[in-house]
Amino acid sequence: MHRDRGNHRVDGTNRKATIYDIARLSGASPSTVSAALGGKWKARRISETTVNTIRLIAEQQGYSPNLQARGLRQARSGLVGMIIAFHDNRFFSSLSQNFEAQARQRGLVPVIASSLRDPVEELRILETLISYAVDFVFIAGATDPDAITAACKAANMRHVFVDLPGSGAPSVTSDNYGGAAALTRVLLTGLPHGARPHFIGGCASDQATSRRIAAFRAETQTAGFSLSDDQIITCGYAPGSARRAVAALMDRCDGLPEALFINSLTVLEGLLGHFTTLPDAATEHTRFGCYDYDPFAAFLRFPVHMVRQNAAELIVKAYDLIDKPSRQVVEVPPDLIPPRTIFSSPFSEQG
Amino acid sequence: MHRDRGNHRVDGTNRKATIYDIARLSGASPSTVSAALGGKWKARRISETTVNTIRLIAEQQGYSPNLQARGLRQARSGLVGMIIAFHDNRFFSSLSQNFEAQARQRGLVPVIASSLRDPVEELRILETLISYAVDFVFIAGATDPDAITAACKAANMRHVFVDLPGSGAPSVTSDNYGGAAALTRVLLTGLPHGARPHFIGGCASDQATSRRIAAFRAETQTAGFSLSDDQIITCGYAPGSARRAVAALMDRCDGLPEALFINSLTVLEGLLGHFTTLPDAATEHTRFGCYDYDPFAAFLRFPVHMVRQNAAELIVKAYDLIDKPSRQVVEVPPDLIPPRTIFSSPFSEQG
DNA sequence: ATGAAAGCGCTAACAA
DNA sequence: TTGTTAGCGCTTTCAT
Repeated sequence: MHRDRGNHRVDGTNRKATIYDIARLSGASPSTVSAALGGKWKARRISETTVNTIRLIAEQQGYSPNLQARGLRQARSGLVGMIIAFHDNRFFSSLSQNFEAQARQRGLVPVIASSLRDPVEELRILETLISYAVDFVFIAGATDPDAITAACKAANMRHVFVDLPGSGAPSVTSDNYGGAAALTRVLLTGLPHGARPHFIGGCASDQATSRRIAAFRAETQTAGFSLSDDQIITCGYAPGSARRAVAALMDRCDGLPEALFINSLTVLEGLLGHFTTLPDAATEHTRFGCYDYDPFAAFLRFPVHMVRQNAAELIVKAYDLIDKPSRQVVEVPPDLIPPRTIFSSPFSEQG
Repeated sequence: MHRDRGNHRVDGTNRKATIYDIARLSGASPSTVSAALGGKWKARRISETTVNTIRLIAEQQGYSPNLQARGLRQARSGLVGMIIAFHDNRFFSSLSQNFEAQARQRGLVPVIASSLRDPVEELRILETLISYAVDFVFIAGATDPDAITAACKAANMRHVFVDLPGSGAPSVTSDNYGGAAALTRVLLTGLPHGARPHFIGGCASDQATSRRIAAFRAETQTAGFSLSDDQIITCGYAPGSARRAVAALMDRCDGLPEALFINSLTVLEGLLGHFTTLPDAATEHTRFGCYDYDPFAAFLRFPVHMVRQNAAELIVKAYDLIDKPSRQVVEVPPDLIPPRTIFSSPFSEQG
């Protein structure tokens, strides 16, 4: 039969208390205990005294519910998943921070995993999250959105894409075109005629990068600058490869171009790695713009214009899309942040 | 009786397949399926053909195990928890990244939550993790180590403290004294006689801060500088309060001190927020040191010496302590990083 | 106002 | 080499 495993945990030592322990100790039945502790005792018309007794005993025994058991029974876990590319990155970690805050607010427990932009890992993580019966998943910086949607569909899993959109599910992205256009414009102002602005970083195949490149192209040509393909360097996002790419560029052009559109913080980090090997003057005649914001990057020894994606808003919209799904892509406008501007985050009173 | 819920999922539509579905489809028993799919079929001497059939069918049905059920049965979840202060912080996110990598390597699933340095939230998170039956927990930047240890003991939960140690459980910290001493020394070299080096940030009550202050004091006095209490400003870690603190300091002293020991990146971020309101020259005659490293902070418009905590090593040691527990505190020496140095992270070929 | 009992999907002990 | 069965801790009818 079901109960009685010898350990009655009257003392606080051995194994974790269960509702059966509380039931025995309180003289009530397991189902009563469950209802009392689960907050639905009014629906079951359990007397307030009973509830109080049960609560007291539970407290004394240090009872806490086994959420795996509850999840199994209810076919949902109370977990919510988010896949990001990296933890160690201001943009993504800012998404995490907001994702977690919102989840907490809804009484859900966030599980955040990083894919390192590896499509295989990305899918493996997704499978794991599905196996834990998370209630839904956000995927930020998806490398293979279609595969993700396929897997989610098969498991009947709600999901929304953040940052990099997918065609098979609702997505929320920053307004990459608008943001990049604004950044490009500010980079080009006052540039001498004949200057050759460059774009560096990202993958031409991803939606965000291609939108940004489109904006960069359009603005550059509108402003009357020439633009050939070698001014667009999609070297990926890794600091290491960005570093090599900029070294090659400087070699080829005998220095930095007059304006440089940097497609992410990781790319900027790579550039800095190369700049450490150069004299300070090397960066003097270049205007820098970076798509993504970091407070320290705002105060570098050369000025950098930045685009700050609104992480909080991205996440809010993503939750909205989970609540009432639709196939649409929601765009959130980012902010242009001038050099030497420290944007104080919503969490800046904590630290 | 147990099985048969009408949905036989021969088509891919309805609900997720279980081992019972696979069993029925393959003509084997649930336990055989479990063993076959769970990789322990050699121990059960299941024929390779059976295994292959089962695998094939599982594949076709898009089967994936319900990890909550497995966890419930095995009284362990395969989840491992980590509590950090913030996601949105280079030091902590670097810990996360390494924590996750190691977990993955061991076939475990990391659940990383941020406490925002709120002791209440910290405990609530811990309870949640315990409720999910995580295999163990790391706590980084604990605000109330004793309460944590108490809760873990009650639930019989293995845990280790990272960064900020606790007395009731194994801990791994950076060598705060050594790191701070080295940083202080480099800050003091060449400083004019009569200079008044300051220390800013952190809480006097936390172990890390107090060790660092001790080192700062010792080195400062050894080097022959005077040191009064108002040179130590423990204003917490929040950017906002650091900003206010440095504004007050500059007001009081009519400018920045000749040397400034900054106790964390968040504090540095706060200072930058104030510096944006000042002329560039304001920082010219001050030597800056920061305990914690950020690649962008390495390239600010004024030079900053940094101490880079070895996140990878901290995590490795923490796992070691989980594997073979002991009551000791393991110290990991940090590195002193000169200004204009971009340390390439283990993840720098990804991005 | 409460109890009994079934069962979520899985694994492990015991049979065969 | 494989099948049967009990039960992990919880929620949820259904029956008092």
